[in-house]
Amino acid sequence: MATIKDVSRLANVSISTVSRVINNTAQVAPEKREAVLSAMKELNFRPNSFAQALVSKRSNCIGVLVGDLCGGPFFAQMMLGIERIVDKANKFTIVMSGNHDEYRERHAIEALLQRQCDALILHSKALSDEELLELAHGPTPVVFVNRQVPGAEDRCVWLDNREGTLCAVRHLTSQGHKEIAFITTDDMDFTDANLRFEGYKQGLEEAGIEFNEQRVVSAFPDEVGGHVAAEELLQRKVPFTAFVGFNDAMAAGGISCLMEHDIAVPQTVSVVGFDDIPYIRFIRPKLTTVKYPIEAIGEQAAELAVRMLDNKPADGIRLKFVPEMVIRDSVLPR
Amino acid sequence: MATIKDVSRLANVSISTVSRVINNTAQVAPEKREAVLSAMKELNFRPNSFAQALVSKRSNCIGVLVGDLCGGPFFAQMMLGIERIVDKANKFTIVMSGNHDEYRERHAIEALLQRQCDALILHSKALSDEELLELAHGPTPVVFVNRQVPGAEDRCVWLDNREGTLCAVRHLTSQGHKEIAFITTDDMDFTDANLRFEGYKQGLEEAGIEFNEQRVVSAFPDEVGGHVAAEELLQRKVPFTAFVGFNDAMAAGGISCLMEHDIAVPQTVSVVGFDDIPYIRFIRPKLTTVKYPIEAIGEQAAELAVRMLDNKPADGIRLKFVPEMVIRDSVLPR
DNA sequence: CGCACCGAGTTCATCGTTTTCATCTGAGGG
DNA sequence: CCCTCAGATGAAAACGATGAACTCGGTGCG
Repeated sequence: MATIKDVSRLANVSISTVSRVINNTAQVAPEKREAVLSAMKELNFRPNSFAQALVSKRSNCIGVLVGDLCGGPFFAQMMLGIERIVDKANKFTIVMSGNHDEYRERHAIEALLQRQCDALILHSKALSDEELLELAHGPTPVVFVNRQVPGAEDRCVWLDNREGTLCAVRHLTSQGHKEIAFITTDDMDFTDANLRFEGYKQGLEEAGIEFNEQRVVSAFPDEVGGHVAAEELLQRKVPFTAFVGFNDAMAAGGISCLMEHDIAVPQTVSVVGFDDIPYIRFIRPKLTTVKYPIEAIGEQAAELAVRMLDNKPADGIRLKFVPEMVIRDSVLPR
Repeated sequence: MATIKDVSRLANVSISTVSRVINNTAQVAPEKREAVLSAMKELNFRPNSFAQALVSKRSNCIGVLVGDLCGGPFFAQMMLGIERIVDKANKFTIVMSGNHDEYRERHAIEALLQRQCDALILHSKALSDEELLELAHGPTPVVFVNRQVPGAEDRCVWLDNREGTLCAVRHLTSQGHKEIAFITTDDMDFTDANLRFEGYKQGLEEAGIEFNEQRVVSAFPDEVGGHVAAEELLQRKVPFTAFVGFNDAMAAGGISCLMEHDIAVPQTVSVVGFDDIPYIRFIRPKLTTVKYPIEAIGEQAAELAVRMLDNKPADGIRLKFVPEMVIRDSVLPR
């Protein structure tokens, strides 16, 4: 691969002159600029980004930590939002998955840092607030997604999860439902899980419905888990006319289970999901759910990260998002 | 961030010695090694990967070009396979999306190359065989996924797409279906599309069924497109007892459309998808489909890439994959 | 006339590593 | 007792770029 030296030799100028035309950092006589340009083209020259990064202390990379890229479309959608912004800022994204595991999340962040990312966007689930706060105090700008880290509130872009399940329950109670179950994740260390659970309880309370822990079942937060949880719920023989899913995947799995038991959805049991992932529009019945504007959240997080590393003010960046109901066909009035 | 110099000073040795203990590249007296190790820990030292890459001409990165990370779980699954292998080789992955666009694919590859990736794994759809072949002749090892580039067959990891739709049609004909439609993508430049179409026609031919182009409809290859295409198929009033979807998403969209028209699936119309993406187990009816072992393909591609950049022989690497039917509930005998 | 200034170049130090080569030490053989 | 040799260590030259400092004519102004 050709270097800047080769170009300078071919164009009969010094390497600094070449550097100048590359970076447009100072004026260069038109004929020399032409010479450099054509030499660059002839040698198919592209600046070595490592050399650039080494001396300029800028890698032009933004590191992103996600849970997983495959557990569903959730993180993929977030990446879409992030990449749109990062791309616009002429930078690159490096993604690493933490797989919801403390050790691996830490490792991934280390790797991102070692690669001298200019900024980090972290969707950490397993690391403690303290550890994250310490990171935030480090030299590299950090943005947290989907989590409020105490002491770094101005760097957190998040959705009000409590409000989400609260909406879901309100929607159901407004339709006359009183026996509302909750199919949730078995990983209750996860802040989201707690908040969604609280929203659920608050919704019941608002409607004057007594909370019954028999109506709460938990399992792995995917389709299979939803299926398993619904099975358990049925076995408990506690009546319910509706359930709220921790996420759409669990809701879909739960519906799948009910149907196998010949329980009609939504005629017998109404269902509300959470997230509004793309495919749930295509399951039967079309799922009523709470929209998690993850793409927009990714965009704002990326925007914030870009601003931070440019030391620009973070004006107009939305930190808190509020969920919205998406009404489809899986809820019927009681 | 601490540098190797800081470490050497603290440990009272030369930087070469530090480098030696980092890389285990030569023997170092035990007490010095200890001193270095503890100094490294104390300073929280991590080698600057740019400096390393600059001098050693190795970035330890493998660049991946995908279509999109969000159009469905397809590429995410591929990444899962790739990352597993790359991680095992103690390297990193850099992903870029080409968004199925010629210009953007080229740009993404350029970016990957400029970042001095040690090897490239490309899922290119828009670039020409010639262009890819030229890349393959360049200094950076390249592996192509899901495409056979003439002249670089030993670097292509791919699925026999023709065989896939062939299987699908065979499955339907074996169940007595004769009027079989095909809901396909509108982007017929795409090699996969052509091969799947050929498989469909071949399947009909084998069963002695005359091909009727009225039974082929095309649209954007996602759920919405499937819906649109099915709508058109119905409008054409050409009878069909089954259809094969270009992919699962289109099949799901198509089913969704049929149901809205009160056409029962699979009682009235049987459906076979393609890909076996995770969620289609949860749509009603559970979709019978052709499995696209994309995760395994990703693994093999990554393995090949790693071998190539180590100049190791590519023994035992599977290049061609054969699709398999996954029988679920969306096909009924005629 | 002399001086400051200006634009357009060049030279050179620098970034944080790896790696080659030279140096030094001490042990063992003749 | 000296020479050789191996093993441990350090000094210094890359790697490819950037950017500060400097050079060199040529202007404009007091």
